Amino acid sequence: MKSHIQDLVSQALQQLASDGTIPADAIPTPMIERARDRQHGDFASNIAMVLAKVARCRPRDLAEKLVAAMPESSLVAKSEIAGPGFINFFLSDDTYHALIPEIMQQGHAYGRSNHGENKKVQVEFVSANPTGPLHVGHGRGAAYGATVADLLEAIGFEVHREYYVNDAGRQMDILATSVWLRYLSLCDEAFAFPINGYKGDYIWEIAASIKQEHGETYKHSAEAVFADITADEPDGGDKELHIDALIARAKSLLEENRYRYIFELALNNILDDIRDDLAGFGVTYQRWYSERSLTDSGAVNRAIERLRSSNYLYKKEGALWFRSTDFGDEKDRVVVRENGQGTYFASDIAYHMEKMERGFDRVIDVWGADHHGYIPRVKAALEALGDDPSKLDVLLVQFANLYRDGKKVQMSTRSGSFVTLRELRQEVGRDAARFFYVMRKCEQHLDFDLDLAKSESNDNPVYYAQYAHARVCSVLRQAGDKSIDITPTPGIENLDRLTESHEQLLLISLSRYPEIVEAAALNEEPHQLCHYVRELASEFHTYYNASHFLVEDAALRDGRIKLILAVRQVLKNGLNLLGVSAPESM
RNA sequence: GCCCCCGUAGCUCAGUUGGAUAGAGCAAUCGCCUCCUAAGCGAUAGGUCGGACGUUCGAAUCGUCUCGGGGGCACCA
Repeated sequence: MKSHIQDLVSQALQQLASDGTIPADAIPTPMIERARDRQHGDFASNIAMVLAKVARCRPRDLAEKLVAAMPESSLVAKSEIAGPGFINFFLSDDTYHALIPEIMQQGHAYGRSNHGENKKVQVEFVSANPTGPLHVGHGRGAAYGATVADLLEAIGFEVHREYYVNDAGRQMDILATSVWLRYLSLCDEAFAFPINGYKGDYIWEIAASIKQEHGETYKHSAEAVFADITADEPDGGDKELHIDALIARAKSLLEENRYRYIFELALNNILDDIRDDLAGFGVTYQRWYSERSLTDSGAVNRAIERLRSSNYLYKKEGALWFRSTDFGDEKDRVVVRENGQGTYFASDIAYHMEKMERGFDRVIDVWGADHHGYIPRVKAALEALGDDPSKLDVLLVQFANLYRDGKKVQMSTRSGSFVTLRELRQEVGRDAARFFYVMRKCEQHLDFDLDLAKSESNDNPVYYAQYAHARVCSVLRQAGDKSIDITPTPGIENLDRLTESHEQLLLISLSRYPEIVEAAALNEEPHQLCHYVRELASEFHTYYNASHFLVEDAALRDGRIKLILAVRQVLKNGLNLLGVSAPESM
């Protein structure tokens, strides 16, 4: 609809350009927007005010000429000039009536489009370190990234969802060592667990599985493990040096193969858990991309070589630095440490280089807001590599605060309050969690009200919207019970009976759905869809209370049934795009 | 100190990319079930869009400054 109006205005502009009323060299694409006020019709354009200056005439006069030059259209009943020079378009009733059979025919495809022209977009999200179960903070990135990906897919992009697995580096060694130490405890060795080790229950579980399967194969005495190890923090030492020494000891005592075994077991265990957790959240990926594979495949070396050959690297204090300040970063960054190991940043350069090599038209990274300082250096690296940094979009997601009984739930690994995504899902359910997480703009701090998410009342937007869907289903069931024939007639038959204001408003809302999906996708703003779904549900509930659907008058009943079938379809499409189910009864 | 995000009704937030008289939901007050699910609906009240200056036909929206809140500034990931 919108694009049709846009065409009409464009044609009128061409017409005025050819007779010299406006300069032909600067014809913009006219901006068409939904009228806010019903009295202003359905769509409005400000084009006359925009062009008044170059056309050297008053906005309203220009608007007059545009309306006169506008081609006839069966969709438009009339167009008016109003206010300082707006052109308001009033659509014909037929236009809205035709919408109903269109929605029914397209079904789940209504609202989808090919706007993206199958361009390839990669969305990388969550990518939490596989050192433990997903945190409630990761949940927002998961819900947000998944919804943005689904939205982009809905408007015709070819979407590739990816999870970057940080399976290399010190944190993973700490994990493997933590598991091994817990295993030793299970073998009745007594010692103080390092303050910097991973202390969660899941570490015990993994350790126990090793014990169960392999007995004491991996056992070494506590004396051997802790001999000459630098003291931990509680003993007046340094916790970092302490854990590093323990890692080194684990590697030497276990030797390569056995250390590897525990390392891999811990990694795969946790990764399986994360995968399972996300799947239960309706979040799936095309690929889990291993950081280690970047080293193994030589991508990291290749990236460093490319930077070196373009003279963006230099040695200082034993380390290899990337001159990111050449591209606006605050300071230069180390890519290879003094000890010869590549930094996390080096892997990330390789990863993003590789993303570009894979030919994505656009790359979206969803990060926690605390990583924002990281953006300039990654963009700098892409630029230094000769790639186009504007292809990379980094979306920062602010943290979510949980509230229970009106009080903020303190979240630290220590506190007893729940912290995992799995626990959140168990408490409030998948639907509420998915919806609440994307209800706000991503850069907005999110107050997640657990009590509200669980409440079965109209205060809860998820239930409210789902209930509207269930209500339509319920009405149809009632009709069946009463043996009322509700098989809808084809086409636009009887839709002219929908003359009430609530019905008009619903038709308008239904017609807006594709525009909402497109805007939500292009702006990476799922919350727009949340608001829309809530509004549509609200309009339906109002209608429900104001009018009976299963009326005696068969033609009127048919019109209304067709309308609420369409409402049901759009509610379902919208909810599903948000990863929320559309139940048939509640 | 430098950088990023946020200040809109008592609370939580929208605001169609600069448009017409700033909107929802809670909470408050008053109503609506012999009738398709009251898990619902209607009505009333509530505002100097943090502040100042600027940009133009027009600013909650853009720019500069300022005040308040949050976050970030590793040879960690």
